[in-house]
Amino acid sequence: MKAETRAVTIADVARHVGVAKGTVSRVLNNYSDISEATRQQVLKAIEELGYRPSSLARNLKRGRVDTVGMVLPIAGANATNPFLSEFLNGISYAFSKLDKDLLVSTAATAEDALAAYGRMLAARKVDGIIITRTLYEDPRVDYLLERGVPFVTHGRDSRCSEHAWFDVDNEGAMHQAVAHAFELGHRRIGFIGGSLKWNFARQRDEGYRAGLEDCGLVFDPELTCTSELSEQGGEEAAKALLMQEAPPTALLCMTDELGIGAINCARKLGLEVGVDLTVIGYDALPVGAHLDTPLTTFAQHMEDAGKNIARSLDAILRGDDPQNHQRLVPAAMVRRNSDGPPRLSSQDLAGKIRKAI
Amino acid sequence: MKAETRAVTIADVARHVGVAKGTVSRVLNNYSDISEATRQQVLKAIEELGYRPSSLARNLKRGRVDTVGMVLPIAGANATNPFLSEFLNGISYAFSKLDKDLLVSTAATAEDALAAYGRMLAARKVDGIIITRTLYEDPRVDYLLERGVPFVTHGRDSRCSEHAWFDVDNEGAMHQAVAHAFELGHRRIGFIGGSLKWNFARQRDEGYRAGLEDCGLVFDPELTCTSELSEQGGEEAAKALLMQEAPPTALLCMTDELGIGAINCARKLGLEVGVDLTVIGYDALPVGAHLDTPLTTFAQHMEDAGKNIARSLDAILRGDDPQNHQRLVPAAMVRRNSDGPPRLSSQDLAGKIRKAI
DNA sequence: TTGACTTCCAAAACCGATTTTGTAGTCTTT
DNA sequence: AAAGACTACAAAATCGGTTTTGGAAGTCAA
Repeated sequence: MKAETRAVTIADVARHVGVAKGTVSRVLNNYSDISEATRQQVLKAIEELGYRPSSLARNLKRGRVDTVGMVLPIAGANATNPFLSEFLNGISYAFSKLDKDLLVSTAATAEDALAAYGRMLAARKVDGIIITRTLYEDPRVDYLLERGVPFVTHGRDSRCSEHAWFDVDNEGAMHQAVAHAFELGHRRIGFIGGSLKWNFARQRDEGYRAGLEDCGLVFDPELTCTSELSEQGGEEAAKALLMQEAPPTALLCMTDELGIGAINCARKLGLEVGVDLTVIGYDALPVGAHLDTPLTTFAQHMEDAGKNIARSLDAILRGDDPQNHQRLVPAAMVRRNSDGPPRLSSQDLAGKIRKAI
Repeated sequence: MKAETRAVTIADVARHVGVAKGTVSRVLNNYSDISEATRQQVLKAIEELGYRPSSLARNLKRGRVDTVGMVLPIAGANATNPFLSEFLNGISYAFSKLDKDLLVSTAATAEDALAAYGRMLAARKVDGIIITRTLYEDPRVDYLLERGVPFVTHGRDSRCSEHAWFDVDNEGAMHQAVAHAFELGHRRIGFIGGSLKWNFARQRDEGYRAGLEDCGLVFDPELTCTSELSEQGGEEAAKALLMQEAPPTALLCMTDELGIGAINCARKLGLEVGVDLTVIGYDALPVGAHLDTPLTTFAQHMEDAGKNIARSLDAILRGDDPQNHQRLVPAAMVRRNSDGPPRLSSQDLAGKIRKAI
């Protein structure tokens, strides 16, 4: 319980060596107009005294803080984000090499998020911002764009041509999902989507349509359904789709939550998932591996995302053009057991379902 | 794309009103020796100019930064922490009212964590630290205690009498679990534990023993098993315990992961979980609710934990004695379907298992 | 009326770094 | 040998606040 040892400052080092503060500073910052002899002396003194520059004083003068802010949206329902720690780890890893730090806060609403940005920025606690879970028309993007604050988004939005972003190829993934189902032999491939306010929803939706077209199938509204992004929603949507005359034999779901709901529904209808009905999700939630039929899905490498975003933001803060930092990476299909060749035709499937209820 | 408007400083405000910088500062900090007239004028100018003090300059002078650091351990295996966002939300919520911020970083090893603390503290980027997932003998605690850095731990450790902590009553919870199983009619109550390097492991272990004693049962080493904290480990441990002559009819597991493993094992042995065998976990992982037999478990309110810890640390930074901030809260039992009265006696259970294999 | 207090604020010092400015020496150069 | 150019550093200004110091004007008691 000591701690009453005032931290050593640059003045202490200067006095110890017998030079001016400025000289010590110049050594610290690798200026060229310092003789090797002086440099060594200063370095030695720094070592001996255990001096570490105060980022506070340094930042005040430099006008930046080497800190980046991130405000996590606390979505009401899905408050728990299983990938958050991976994402943070990626950012933290990259920042540790760049001598930057991450300030995090949370916000329940978009307004709260903007207020949080305002506070961080006004108090000059951060130099830039990382935005996660980007919406299609995201007020946060407008806010930061307007103020000229450097930022990178995780996920594209409607104005993404104007700023830096990192995103996973949702469209490509869903396209691939359709192709996969088609190759397995499915011809009636359904889709359970969600509100298009999220950009990933749009992209996955488009991927579905593009995939159909690519396989020579026609888009059939009867095979698609929009739902709340919840298990409950997925279950209801699946039920609506399956109880039709000519139900889909494969169900692509925009999220794992929907997929889990769909599996629950299938089970209640007496269907064997992966055999009678193919279900494919998206997100690779850990839960999905523990279902009685483990859910085939798509995963993105969140740690990588974090690293990339952190590095991009750093580059932008150093003056790079944000438009050089727009990067799309593919999602990886995680094949588990909920997909397979259709055992039954659509008609037979309908029959089996009719019998079950 | 403007942003070339230099931020307004206290000097601008002072000039605008025609007073000294110090006067503006005194208004800002509610000093009493300012006339009401001047105060109003200054306030008006601040409003008009949209002045917000730079925390940088303020902190430099004040010697503190109103920021707290947290280094998240990235445990190799269980890298994903489903409760992290809740915990962060609690901290963030409390801090937003206290005008404090949270700096987060991650570390793969204890040494990395100490290095991260060193960096944060040397650069004076934080005033205090929050430690999560405390070990029984935690080097981080020693490190901070030695340097006199204010901190609060989430979880107790061997020296917890000397510092501030917040913890859930692991012992009480496991005690309750035993009592619960006893009331259901179980007399052979097993326990799958883990390495005692974590303090929660010790506490839950002790709770188990205390619970037995309380119910008038004797501790029987044959009914307990120590294992890796993984599903795999849980499965193996459960198998070892169940394949005995007189197996337990209830299995208390130190974590949900172990519990899930135990359920997997039970299923493979042809047992109906919740009827033939009671399994109780701990942690309330979301996964647990999705098992074919949803897992009865214990939950703690992580958001509350975050709030409490944040507030305690704030109080300590204001000079409060850390010893006034040691708080134990009960865990809540989340009853799902994996527990119930024993259908079979231990002998009959053994018989059923023998037949299954 | 005067000394002692208050009240309210200006001015300056200060926090700990970086950056600018200025200047002894030394080295070229013509 | 005087002028110009470098080298290597000291000294001072600066960043934007807070805090200390000190003093003018007003109030009050003796």
